[in-house]
Parts: sequence; C-alpha cells; structure tokens
Amino acid sequence: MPAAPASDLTAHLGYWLRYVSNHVSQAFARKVERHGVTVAEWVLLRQLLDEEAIAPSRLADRMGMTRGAISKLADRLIAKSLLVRAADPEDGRAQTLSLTHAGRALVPGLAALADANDAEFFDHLTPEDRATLLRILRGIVEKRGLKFLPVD
Amino acid sequence: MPAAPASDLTAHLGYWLRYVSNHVSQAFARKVERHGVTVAEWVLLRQLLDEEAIAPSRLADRMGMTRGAISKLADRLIAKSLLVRAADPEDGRAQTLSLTHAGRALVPGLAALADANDAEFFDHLTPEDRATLLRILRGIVEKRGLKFLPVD
DNA sequence: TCTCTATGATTGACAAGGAAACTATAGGTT
DNA sequence: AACCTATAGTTTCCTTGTCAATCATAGAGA
Repeated sequence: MPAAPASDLTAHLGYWLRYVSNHVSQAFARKVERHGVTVAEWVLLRQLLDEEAIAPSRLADRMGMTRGAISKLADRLIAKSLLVRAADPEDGRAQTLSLTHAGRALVPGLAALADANDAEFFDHLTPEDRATLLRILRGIVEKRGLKFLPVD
Repeated sequence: MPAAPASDLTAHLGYWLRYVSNHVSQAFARKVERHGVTVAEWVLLRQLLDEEAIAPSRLADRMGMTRGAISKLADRLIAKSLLVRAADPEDGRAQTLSLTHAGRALVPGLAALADANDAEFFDHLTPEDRATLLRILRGIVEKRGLKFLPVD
C-alpha cells in the first residue's frame, strides 16, 4: 500500500512561497502607504523611471496586469499628479505615459523603502542563501518562460 | 563614493518572490477553477479536513484573512454545499464550520492538483535546491514570527 | 443583579483587478 | 477608394478582499 502521503498543505513549496511572498508584499504595502501610493503604483512609477515615455500596453505586459487595470491605475496616478497621459503622435490609437516632475521626485524615497523591506526579510540570510534564493527564483522564471512582473 | 546603486527593481528579492509566487498561484488557480473552487476556497477546505469543526475566527487567523472575508468565503462554500455552519453550543456568539460529505469528498482531487502544480514549478530543481528553498522560506517565517497563511 | 467592556460574527461601503464588450485607428487587400 | 481585420485603449460588470460599523452574547466588577 503506497499510501499517497496525504498532501499535507504545508508540504507544498507553492504554499510556503505564497505565504512568505504575501507577507513581504503586505509589509511593503504598509510602508509605501504612508507615502500615499500602493504597491502597484510604485511598480508602475519605477518602470517609468527608466523610460522617457511608455505605452500602457507595454506596462501591462511587464507588470502582468490587464490593459484595463493599467488604464485605471494610470487614472489614479494622473489624479495624484504623478503621471501624464499623452497621445502618441505616430499612432492615433496609442497613448504614452510619462512621469511628472512630482512623480519622478517621489521614486527615490519609495526605492529606499523597497531596500528597507528587502533588508527586513532577507538580511538575516547568509550571502550564499540569498544568492541561491535568487538563482532558484530566476531559474523558475526562465524555465517557465514567465513574461511579466506580478503586482498584488 | 559608495553610490547606493540605484535600487534596480529587479535587484530586490521581494520582487522575484512576488513574481514567481504570483505565477505559481495563478497557475494553481486555473487548475482548481475547473473544479469550481477558488484558491481561497481550497485552502479553507483543506484546513477543515484536519479538524472536525472550527471557528471562523480561527480560520481567519490561520489563513491571514479578516473575519469578514472568512464570513463571505464560508457563505460561498455553503452555497456550494461544501460546508455547513452551526451554532457553537458552548458559546452563544460563536459559530463552527465543518465540511459536508461533498466537501470532504472534494479535497483529495484538489490536493492532487496542488501536488501537480508544485511539480510543474519545482520538479526541475535539484533535491538540494528544493530543500534549501524550503529551509529559507520556513526560516523567514520563523524569524519574522509570521502567524498566518496567506491566500491570494 | 446590573452594568460595562470585550469578543465572535456578520454586514455594508468601498477598492482594485479580470473578462469581455466597445470605440477608434491602422494597415492590408481587392 | 472601400472594406476587413488587427490592434490600442477604455469602459462596464463582476468578483473578492479590506475596513468600519453593528449586533449579540460573555464575563468581570460594583
């Protein structure tokens, strides 16, 4: 009798991954909340820091959200004067999003919070463990051909 | 000049953790969806398999959700005839939740899906890497004194 | 016993994302 | 040029969670 060993919930790596990841994200959410932004908003702002202007659809791909979600997320950031939407001069259908001055100014402070959050959860690991964790996670992304950055 | 190195988004372990975790959970969500349940519903059902009956508040703690969320989650499972709610005979305020026959019968199939999902994402790792990953994740939970199991 | 506070659970209002319908424009084909 | 299909974005509806208010009961203290 092989007795399939009962699938204990806590035996699943996926379970632990979700467990820890949610805590890390929740902790980060609390940190950025004080600055008036959500985690999704932070990710969008951060993406825009590198590029002059970017199409909503590209953001949707990169952030792993639907275009509808990006549309609304952009609305909220525009309402906070951190973002501007402009028509693409080369394509009548397309829009571009770019940071306002205020938006650009906000990013470094949030980045520092991201650093702090990472430190809070991972600094106690040995350098080897940190490297292994990163290697494993990147490996899964590569192996599975994952395309986008999740947010929630 | 130490030059704090710009906080590249992809340098954060929290980023990768969230990235991978969300994909693993989304893949699992698609699997259980075919059986008519959500991930949160699966977790609740699985928790109940071990205990005869359990208080909603205990579930809220364990699952890392608010009591309000558990209340509604239970409503949905009751509507699907997988769960029953009963008054606690010892405390007029308390309720207890327990699986119906159908609910209990559903769990093994879902557990198999959880196994399959884990295999899909982690089977390519060496046993050492799997062990390390589990150890690291458990270590973080312990170090940080995390109390509950996240769901979404 | 009466009252006050704490606790368990539910409910209502709101937030944020997904799916699908919809609008407008691009670009190829005839 | 006229049409047809593909693509970019937005909007609508639905789901599911949180937060805060609410209700009922428990249990301690005057």
